[in-house]
Amino acid sequence: MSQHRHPGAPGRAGAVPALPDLPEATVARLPEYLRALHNLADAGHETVSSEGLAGAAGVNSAKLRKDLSHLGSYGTRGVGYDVALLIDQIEFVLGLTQRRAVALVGVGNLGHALAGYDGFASRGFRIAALFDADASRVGEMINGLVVRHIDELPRVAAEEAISIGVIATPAPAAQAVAEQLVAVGVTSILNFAPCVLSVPDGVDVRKVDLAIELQILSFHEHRKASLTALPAAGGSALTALPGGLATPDTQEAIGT
Amino acid sequence: MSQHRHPGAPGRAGAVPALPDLPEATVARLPEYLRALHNLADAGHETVSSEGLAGAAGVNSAKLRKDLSHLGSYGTRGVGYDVALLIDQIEFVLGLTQRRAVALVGVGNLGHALAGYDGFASRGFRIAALFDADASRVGEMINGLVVRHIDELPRVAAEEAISIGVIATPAPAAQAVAEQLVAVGVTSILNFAPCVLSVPDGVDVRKVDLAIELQILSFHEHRKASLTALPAAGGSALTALPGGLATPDTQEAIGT
DNA sequence: CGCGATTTGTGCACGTCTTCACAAGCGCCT
DNA sequence: AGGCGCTTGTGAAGACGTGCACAAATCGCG
Repeated sequence: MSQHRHPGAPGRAGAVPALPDLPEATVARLPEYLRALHNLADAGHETVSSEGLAGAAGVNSAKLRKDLSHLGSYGTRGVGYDVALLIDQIEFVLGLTQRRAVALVGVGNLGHALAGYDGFASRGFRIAALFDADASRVGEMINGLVVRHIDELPRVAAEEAISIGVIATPAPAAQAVAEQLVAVGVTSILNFAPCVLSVPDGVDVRKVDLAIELQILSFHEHRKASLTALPAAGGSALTALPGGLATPDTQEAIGT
Repeated sequence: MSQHRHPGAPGRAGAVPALPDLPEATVARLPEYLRALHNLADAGHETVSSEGLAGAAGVNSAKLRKDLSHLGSYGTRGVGYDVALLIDQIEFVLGLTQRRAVALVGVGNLGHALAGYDGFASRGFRIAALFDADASRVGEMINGLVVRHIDELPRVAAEEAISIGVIATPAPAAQAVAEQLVAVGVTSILNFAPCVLSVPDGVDVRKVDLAIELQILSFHEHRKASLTALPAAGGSALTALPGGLATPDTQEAIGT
């Protein structure tokens, strides 16, 4: 099914062409493909096979082909995918054709680092404003931006079209900040505070918790240790664990 | 199935009792339960129902019960779970009964923030050493730790039992660092560099890419915008999107 | 001592994601 | 023009994860 997507194929038409609703798992992998494609483009490649791109993105080729097929992408059989075209398609689907404005709330340890992280700028985002509730931090300049008090959020949001809010406050403050963001119309939030946010329907929240990532790794360490401690069968070489047990595919199991 | 786990129920015996191999999705949620449980304990609760804990952790209660049943946990029907006992069990399964030593490589913008993040210490980890390849950064003190040159990794690893390596270098350096970590026996790596690491079997890698998180949110923004732009049916209130479309369960869909 | 209210643990059905395997399509070489 | 090798796109099967709904178990109260 689904032969013809994106009516006039190459130059995407001005109006929004009703996004095919992609499986969430696919959406989570598209950014990785995009990054790999940029690398390939920089290295001078004009086309790439599903095998090649899959290798660069750390997935298997069947998965990659199915993912790309979902967005109606046109590869050429016998040849592969056109790198530049595919970059355009993925950037379009991800909504990266416009440079989205990000508001960052909480300029502590982590917030500072995020404000200075140039990976955002290079991958389609612009940090439009910094906020904090701590009066002693207000006025500070970070990376060319001045830290504003959180109460100024409504005024600033009226000027800049804030697309995404990033919360990097301590946990106790996060829920209130989320509500303030929602109140000014933000419908996508990236939460670094270790707590659950409750938001109205229609608002997307993604959470990144650094300690949780370590704890998941800790589990696997613990399991590996217990396996070698009670050796079920022969082998002692710790690189040659039973097989199915060792790292099924942790690498991309994260995004999902 | 699975009545009796952990032979002598409460005080876990000295030896390792052969971890039940949990579904990966469950493992990813346990840390969240743990955090919620600590909050409950601090608030003075001695027991909690699956409904209550599920609410605090942002999942539904059936999922929570199934997750806990996997680790053979004993709740009491009609009452709920003993908070303190459950904390012990989860911490044991996650391997948090020992305070794991973490080596952090790359003391740039992000690395600095990570080194100063006290969430690690409070949740079972100890940053044991900081490394960087840049000679101008070596010797700097961060949070009571001195930054060492990456070449000292083998010597330091011999002293401290490094359990987990964290890579916060620029992408081009990450693969080499990963290999150095593996060479000194590290089998769990948390990678913040935007690139795919290739490591031997038996080594677990988890990746956190901040730009990818934003790009996933961007997709949802883009989709929401395209939906309201071509209004299929009646409603205009942007909080009342069709329902199935709005945020199925992004909140916990992350860990997986 | 028995009963009802409550809450866990789980069998089952459903949906989603992954993987295999192969037909269809494309370019190139003869 | 024809055939051959390569690569995509996809049907189908299997693995995995989720959520419902209910039986089994426990507590407290009369």
